[in-house]
Amino acid sequence: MGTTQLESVPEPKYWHLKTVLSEALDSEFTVGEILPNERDLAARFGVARATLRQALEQLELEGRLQRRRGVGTTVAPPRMGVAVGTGRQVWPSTGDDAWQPVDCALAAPPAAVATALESARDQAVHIVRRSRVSHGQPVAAELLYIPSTSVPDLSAIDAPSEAARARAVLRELQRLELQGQDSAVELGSARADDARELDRLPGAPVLVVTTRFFAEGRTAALSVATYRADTCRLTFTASGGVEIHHGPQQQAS
Amino acid sequence: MGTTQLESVPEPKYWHLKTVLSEALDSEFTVGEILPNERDLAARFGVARATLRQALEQLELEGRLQRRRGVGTTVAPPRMGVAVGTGRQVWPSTGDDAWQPVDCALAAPPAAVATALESARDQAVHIVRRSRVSHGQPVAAELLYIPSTSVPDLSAIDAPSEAARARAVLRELQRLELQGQDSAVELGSARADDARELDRLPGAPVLVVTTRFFAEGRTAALSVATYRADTCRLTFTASGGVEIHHGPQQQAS
DNA sequence: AAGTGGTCTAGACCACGCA
DNA sequence: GCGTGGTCTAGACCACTTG
Repeated sequence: MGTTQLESVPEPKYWHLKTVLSEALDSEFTVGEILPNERDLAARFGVARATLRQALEQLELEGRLQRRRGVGTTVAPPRMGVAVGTGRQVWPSTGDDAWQPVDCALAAPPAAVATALESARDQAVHIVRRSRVSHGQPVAAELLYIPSTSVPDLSAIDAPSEAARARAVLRELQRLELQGQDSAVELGSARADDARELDRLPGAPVLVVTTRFFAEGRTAALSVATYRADTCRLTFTASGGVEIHHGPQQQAS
Repeated sequence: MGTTQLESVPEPKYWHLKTVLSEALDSEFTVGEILPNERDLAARFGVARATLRQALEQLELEGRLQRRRGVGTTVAPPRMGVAVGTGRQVWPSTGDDAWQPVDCALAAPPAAVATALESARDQAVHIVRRSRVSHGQPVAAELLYIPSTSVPDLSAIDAPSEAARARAVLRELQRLELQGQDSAVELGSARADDARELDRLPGAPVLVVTTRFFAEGRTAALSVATYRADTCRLTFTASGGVEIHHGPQQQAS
């Protein structure tokens, strides 16, 4: 008469809670609607607030919820598709105006960047900061590292503003013939400055896209772009410009 | 003489802790080395275990640490680069043997998949499960959805095993002329079955790569691949086969 | 001022890997 | 059986937004 273990693997509470909430979001809530506060929700489900929060964190990670301190928890819209790779390779910010130059500095790059650029560690590079807005909200912050050798004709530029200097550097860069590019995507957490620009808290999950631009037989520029992981789906369109249509969610049961 | 607020924005403890630990990892630890257990670490830094864990979670998210229940916390090797997009588009598993077929079923697809395939909801599709191994450890689990119309000649196949049937379906698929493909990357959390295959706990952060394959003027196949976000950096090589060199090291040993 | 989510604590017990 | 990380609790206080 041992204790018959019908549930050999008891599901964690927060996991079950996440499932229940997820189904409730699909059926009983609409995008933008605010949920009851965490203390009420925890009481309603009979768990500690920390446990409830563990479930909410997961749902926020999956882009289902959006939480803002002092405001509340709201149902997030489906992730927006953001194009980060095109079939025809282009220099940064050639055609589309999705990226907005913020400022521009001339400084020594981090060690990792210097390695990728195959340049000396103490060789100063142009660092252009840009921010990307989509559907009215910030989705990415970028640091563009451009060795001085890639844009030699910058001695006689007028600089009415930081942004203007950034645009001048980009204009010069586009005179080179782009031979190729490649990108890498990895998970990261937002640094303090990126977080501020993305309207998130430091440490928020982000997708880091590192892109190398090749010209004249070497790496002519390096872009490190930080995308909000909760609101963005990065699209790499190889052929047409078609969009992937998503149901309520991607991962199915 | 009011309380002079020199630190107008007090940094959260776990954030500071993460920074300290991160620097310690760089200078005082080697890859594979095991850290002191959480209770000792928490005591050493004078914080509660929950706070210490918050810092460790972030470091694990960034791929700096690896934690395993019953074992301990170890210093993780640099993320491995995993190629997920090539310049020349290829059918799944054409050249490389990185993907291993696991099994194959014929069933109705989830609603989201049916939408992407532009097929009827109740139209059964082949569902091929594959797993990808790199450097000796599992990095991705995939579900490949293939409408029956894409592989018509499957009535007379012999099926000595599940994996063999999967290979037969893939072989048939490759007879079609691939016209294009596009991919999307987004953050997700591992479902229970994926987690098992990836040797992670359910809910672990993953990078979900959704790829559509076009042939004969329609979507001929849809792949949903789930990559370990902690160990993988997804590379999209547009031109040459060059690898991005990152920080101190490129790949694990 | 009130209400929200974010941080933090000091415990407890559980599931797992290993010797 | 022991030590590990994983889960969970019931509180407390803080930072932020809004009326």
